[in-house]
Amino acid sequence: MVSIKDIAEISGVSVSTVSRVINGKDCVSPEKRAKIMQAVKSTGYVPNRAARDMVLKQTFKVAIIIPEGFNMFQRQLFSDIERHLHQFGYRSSLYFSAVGPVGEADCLRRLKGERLDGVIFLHEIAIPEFHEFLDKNNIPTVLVTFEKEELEATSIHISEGEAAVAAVEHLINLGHRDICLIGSNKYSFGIQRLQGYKDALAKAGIAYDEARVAFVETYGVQYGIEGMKKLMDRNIRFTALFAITDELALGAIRHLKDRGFSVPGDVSVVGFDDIEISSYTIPSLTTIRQPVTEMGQTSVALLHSLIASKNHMNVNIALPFTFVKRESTARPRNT
Amino acid sequence: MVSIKDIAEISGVSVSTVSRVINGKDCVSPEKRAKIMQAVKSTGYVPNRAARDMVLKQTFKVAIIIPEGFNMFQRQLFSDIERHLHQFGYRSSLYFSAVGPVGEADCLRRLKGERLDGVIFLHEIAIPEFHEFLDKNNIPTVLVTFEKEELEATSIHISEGEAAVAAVEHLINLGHRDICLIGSNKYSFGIQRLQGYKDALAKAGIAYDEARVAFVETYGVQYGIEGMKKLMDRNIRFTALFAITDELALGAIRHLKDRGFSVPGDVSVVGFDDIEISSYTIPSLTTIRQPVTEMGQTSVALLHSLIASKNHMNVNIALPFTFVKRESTARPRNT
DNA sequence: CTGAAAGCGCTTACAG
DNA sequence: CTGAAAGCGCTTACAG
Repeated sequence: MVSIKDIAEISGVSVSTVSRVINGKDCVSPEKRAKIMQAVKSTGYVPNRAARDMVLKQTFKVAIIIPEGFNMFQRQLFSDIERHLHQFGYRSSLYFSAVGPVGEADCLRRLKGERLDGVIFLHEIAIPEFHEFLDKNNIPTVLVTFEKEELEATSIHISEGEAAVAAVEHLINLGHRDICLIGSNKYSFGIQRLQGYKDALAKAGIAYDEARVAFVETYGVQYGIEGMKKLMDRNIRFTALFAITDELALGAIRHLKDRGFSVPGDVSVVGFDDIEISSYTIPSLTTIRQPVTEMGQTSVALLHSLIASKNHMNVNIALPFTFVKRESTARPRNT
Repeated sequence: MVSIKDIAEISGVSVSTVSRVINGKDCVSPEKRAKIMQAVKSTGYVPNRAARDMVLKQTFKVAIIIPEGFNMFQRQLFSDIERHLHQFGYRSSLYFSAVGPVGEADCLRRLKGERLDGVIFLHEIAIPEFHEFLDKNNIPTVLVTFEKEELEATSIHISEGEAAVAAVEHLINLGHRDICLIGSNKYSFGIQRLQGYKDALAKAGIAYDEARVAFVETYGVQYGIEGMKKLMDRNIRFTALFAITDELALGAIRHLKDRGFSVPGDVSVVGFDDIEISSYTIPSLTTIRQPVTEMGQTSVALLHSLIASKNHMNVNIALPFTFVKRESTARPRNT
C-alpha cells in the first residue's frame, strides 16, 4: 500500500507538505501542490483512515446497534440511516446484538474497541453498562423507534400507544367487538402497543380478555402463524385481530387462510409498521405507517448536530404516524 | 479513553508487558499478570483496534459490497454473511455502491481508505479499476450470487441458467405455452435467467416472442407491477409468467389481481430466489430456492481460507438450487 | 520474565 | 511556504 511517505519521496517534499495538500490546507506553493497531486494520481494513493483517525479527534464513524434477527421494518430503517449517514460524511459500523445480557455484553465489548463519533440504537439494550460506557466517554447517542425515559438520550419514534389505539379503534368503528391481539410484552414498543390495545378496548367499554391475547417470542412472519395457532386452539370466537407488527399480521393471515378462513371476510386484520410488502400482499394490509424515511433522516441529522455542537442537548421527538386503510379490514359479517 | 499507557502506569509495568498479557502471550510473571488484569477490569480498558491494525498485518476487517437499493434476497444474504463473518472473528464494513461508473468509482475511493483483509461482493461492479485495485494489493475477493469469468476470482452461486430452465419447464409441463417473462438484461443473473427462459422454450419447440418479454429497470416489487402493466398493455394472451425475482413476481400477482385476474386460475406465476415472504403470501409462490444460508456460510469460509493461506487458489462453486412448488402455479384453464 | 526503542501512517504545532 | 519533530495507541524484535 502506498503511504504518505511514498508520495513525499516521489514528489520530493516532506510528508507535512503532502498532508497539507491532501487535506486542502491553505499555504502550499502551486508547483509543489501540482507535483503532489500528480504523484497522488499516478499511484492511486488514498490516506489510511485508521492512521488519521488515531491522531484526529473525530473518526467520522458511527455505530448502529441492531438486533440479531432484525426484521423487515428494521432493515428498511437501517438502509435509510445508512444512506443518510453517508451524505453527512459518516461511515457506519454495524453491531449486531444477540438478545439477553450475554449477547449485549459481547456487543459492548466489541464496540469498545473502536473509537466512535456516535451511536444509533435501532434496538433496546437492557444492560446498564452499555449506556454508562457511552455516557462516561461522552459519545452522542440516538435511539430510533423507541425511547428510554430513565436515560435522557435523544430519541425519535412515534407515539406507539396512540398508534395502537388508532389501529384498534378502526376495528371497533367497523363494528368489531371480539378483537384478538398477537404481540408480546418484550421491549417498550411491544408493551406500548399492548397498552394501546387495552386502552382502546376500555374506551369502547369492551372487557379485556386474556384469552384473546397471544404472546409470541419475536416478530417474524413465522410467529404470526404461531400466534394464530394459539388463538385458534383456544376455541374462542373473534372477528378481528390486531397484530403488533406487519410481519406478524402476514403470518396470521396466512394461517387463517390455511384453516379455511378469509380475510377480511371472516376476520379483519390490522398490522403495524407498514413495511414495503404490506401494500402488495393479497389482501393488502391495513396498518399503521411509521415514517421510516423521516425517522432515518431525522435521527442522522440529530446525531450529527449532537456530534457537532459539543453540548449535548437531548431531545425526544415523536413523529406523526399514519393510519393506512387497505383491504384486510372490513365490517364483521353479521352487522 | 483509557489507553495501554494508563494500564501500564496503574499496574506499575511497561506497556510491552501490558501488551503481552492483553494478547495472551506466554511469559509474564503471575503477579504482574494479575495486577494488569485487575487494572484492565477496573478501568474497562479495551485495546484500540485502529492502533493495533496499523501495526499488525491483519485488520480482521472485510468489506461487503452491496447495491444501493438492495433487495430482500440480498438483505437476507447479507444478514447471513454478517453473522458468519462474526463467527470467524471478522468485522465487516458495508460499502453501498450506486449503479453506474460514478457510483462505483466513489465506492472504490471510500474503500481504498481502509485496510481490508478481504472483500465480498453481493453485487457486480463494472468498472475494471475496482478489481484491478484489489488484485494489485493482493486482497482476497469472493463473489456471491454471480461469477465473472474474466476475473478468475472465487465465486459462489447457483447455475442461474439451469434454474431458470427448471422454472420455465415447470410451466411447460403443466401445459402452458404462452409464457411471459418479466426481467431485465442487466447484470449476469438477469441475462442468464433470460437465457434460461429462452432455452426452455426452445427445447419445448415454443417460439421466442419479444412481445412476451417485459424488461424492467430493477428488481423490486414495484417493478413487478410495472412489468405486468407493460405486458397487459400489449394486449397479448398468456397463461403463465416467469418473473426473474420473487419480488417482481409478487408485484405482478398484485397487479393481475387488481385487473381482475386470479393466480393461478387465470395466470400461473413462478418467481426466483425464494425470499422469506414467498412461502407466506397468498397465493404462496412457486419459485426457485437459492440456498441463502449455505451461500453465506460458504462464502465466508472460502474468504477465510483465502486470507489464511496466502496462496490464492480461486474456486468457482455452483451450489444446488431447489425448485419449490407452491400455490401460484397450476394447469392452464382449458387443458 | 521485562523494559526501552523503533515503527505502523498520519497530523499539527513549532520554528524557520 | 515548508520541514523536523512529537505524538496518537498499539506491537514486536532486541537486549538484558
